Amino acid sequence: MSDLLKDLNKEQKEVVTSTEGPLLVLAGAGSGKTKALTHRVAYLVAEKGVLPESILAITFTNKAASEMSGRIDNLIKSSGTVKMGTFHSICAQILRREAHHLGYPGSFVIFDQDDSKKVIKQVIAKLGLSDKKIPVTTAKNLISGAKNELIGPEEYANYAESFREKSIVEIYKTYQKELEKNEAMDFDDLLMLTVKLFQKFPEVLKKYQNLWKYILIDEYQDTNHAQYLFVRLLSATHGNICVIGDDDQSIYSFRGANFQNILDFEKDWPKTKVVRLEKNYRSTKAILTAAQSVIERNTERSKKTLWTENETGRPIEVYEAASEEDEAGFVARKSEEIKVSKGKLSDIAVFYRTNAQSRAIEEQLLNMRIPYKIVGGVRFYERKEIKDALAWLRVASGANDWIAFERSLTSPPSGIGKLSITRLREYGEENKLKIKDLASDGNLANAIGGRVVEPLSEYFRKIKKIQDTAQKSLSSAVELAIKTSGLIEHLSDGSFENEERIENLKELLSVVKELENVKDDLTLESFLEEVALISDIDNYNESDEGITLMTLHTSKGLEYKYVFIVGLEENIFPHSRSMLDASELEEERRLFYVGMTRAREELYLVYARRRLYFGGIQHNSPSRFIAEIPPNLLDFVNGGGETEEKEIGDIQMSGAFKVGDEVEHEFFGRGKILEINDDEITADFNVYGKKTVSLEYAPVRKV
DNA sequence: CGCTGTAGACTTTTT
DNA sequence: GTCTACAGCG
Repeated sequence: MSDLLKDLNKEQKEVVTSTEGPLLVLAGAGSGKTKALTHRVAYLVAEKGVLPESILAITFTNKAASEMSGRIDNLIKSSGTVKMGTFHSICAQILRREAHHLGYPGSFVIFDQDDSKKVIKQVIAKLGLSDKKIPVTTAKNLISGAKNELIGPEEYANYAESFREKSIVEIYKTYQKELEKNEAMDFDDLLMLTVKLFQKFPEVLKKYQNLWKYILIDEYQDTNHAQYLFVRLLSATHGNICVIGDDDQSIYSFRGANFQNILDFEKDWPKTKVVRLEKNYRSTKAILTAAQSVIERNTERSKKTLWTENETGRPIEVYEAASEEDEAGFVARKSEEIKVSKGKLSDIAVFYRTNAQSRAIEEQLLNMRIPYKIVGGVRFYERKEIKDALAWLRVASGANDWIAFERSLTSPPSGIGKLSITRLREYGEENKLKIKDLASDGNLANAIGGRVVEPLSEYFRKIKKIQDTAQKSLSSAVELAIKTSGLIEHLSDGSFENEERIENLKELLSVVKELENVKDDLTLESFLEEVALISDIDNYNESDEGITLMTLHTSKGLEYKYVFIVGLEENIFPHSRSMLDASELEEERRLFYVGMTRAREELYLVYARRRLYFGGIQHNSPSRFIAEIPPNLLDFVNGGGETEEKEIGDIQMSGAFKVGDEVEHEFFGRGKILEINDDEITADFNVYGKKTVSLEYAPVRKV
């Protein structure tokens, strides 16, 4: 037997050896999925003689990709040329070579959320619409949703009825034109345009079908429609498509992910072989059972039963904190305890629903001098000062990027302000000029006004210098950009925040130097692309000492010996915006399931009786999710000293209500029941009027 | 043009 | 409580 099959269970072996044809792997949490995947790739190369370069593996993060290639390298000699990456990075690479078919230059820039919002804002103004009526974020979300569904502006127009929808159509149209003018693509374009490219140009598609004969997709439950089509097109000829996922861990529907893709896989590929990985190697029986009983409440899922040979382990500790400080104090004290008695701080993780919750925990950990690191939050490459420095580099890269142009001219101030830049852009548009043409345009003084001439030529001199330097050394170019932009002087006012910003700029330089050492073919363009598609988790190093703080979303795919989930209160988790809709609530539950199943040995669930929120005090009941765990697995601990009666398990069944009862709903307030239907009631609320709510999900009680 | 102060919004999660 | 956007002034 091949060495590659040693230490694998029967199902994992099937994953590894079923190399031909469509394969669907339903992999439960902690079921040794990555192991099966890496061994599969190694097996393809070592046993089946498949060339590494004809394998494409798509992962959810860049970090997962580099980890995977590291693990494969340990199994076989060279996996170096297996193509691995996220959907976005793979699509970007394809488009670099092929975008000319679609009328884009291969040197397009990638606009992040912030850049796209700026463009949309300009577009709304240009169309004479008010961003009061159509907020930028709304427009952005609707356009993004359409792109994920591969709906272009023309098609979108077919649905549009209301004024708002019609406005969105116009914004969408103009936005795409603006992106083209800027030679830019947003995140969604990377996917949508690649699929369009494949659909419009069969010969291009064929090229990639012939190149990648074996395709693997991890976290398939979190693919959106565009990604789904991308995969289907690429594997259409050979059908060697292996997807791995777990519908119970689908937590990204807000950005268009559709876990129906995994449930429907067998319909798309009738000859699909299905393998279920249900043996859990990660968690104790207590944790696994608890997680199972929570997720079983969901109706939209495929049935599966995880099991483990691990020991029962300790009960799950539930701590009722008096406040968010007390909550943080509990985390800090327990962490100390764990460190002293049995483990390392790096074995500990704290998960929360929203980034804002990290602050209280951080303060407490700082107080107690417990080292910690945060993954997520304001990402490094989204910081203002970093974006400012990168804007100089983006213009220097030769991109016709007006967003970066404006940014680099205004921060730090150059003497040319917003008004002049708008005029410059309009002037450029009228005369079909690109940014770089402005440098040599003799008519600017007439067209815009004399006072832009001097600062602008100064600006272009600097850009030129950065450009020239980039030919020789990227890091010198970055260093020059930081210096010549005047950012450092501008920030040198001695204030604490600005000192930190200067530190960040220095950090940027060391990141580039490091990258340069690893990749000798790093160009300015490839560096900018890498930066655009990087995520925070990609830079996270688990071996660093200290406990780890992150959102539940970020925790997917990771595991820790000791896990704290904090803020387990109604309105916080489940989040208030997700409580009124049954399927959104199920997603919250999956998120809780993901968090729980990260824990190997000990799980702590924490909620606070009162919490500071928006400067005001909020009282929330304990999260319903706690009540969904069998009580025998829980160990309740009280804290804070203050007594305040609060029961876990506020969920009532319809039998408890009758028509005419006064009820109180968490959001709709007081009302009177008009009608009861199975587990739904219709009530007339004093403020909100007639509403039907599901008792299974709605935070409603009798008064 | 660019800085300052204030009113207003805002917090779900992210490639 | 914190960040941002913008009006109004120098």
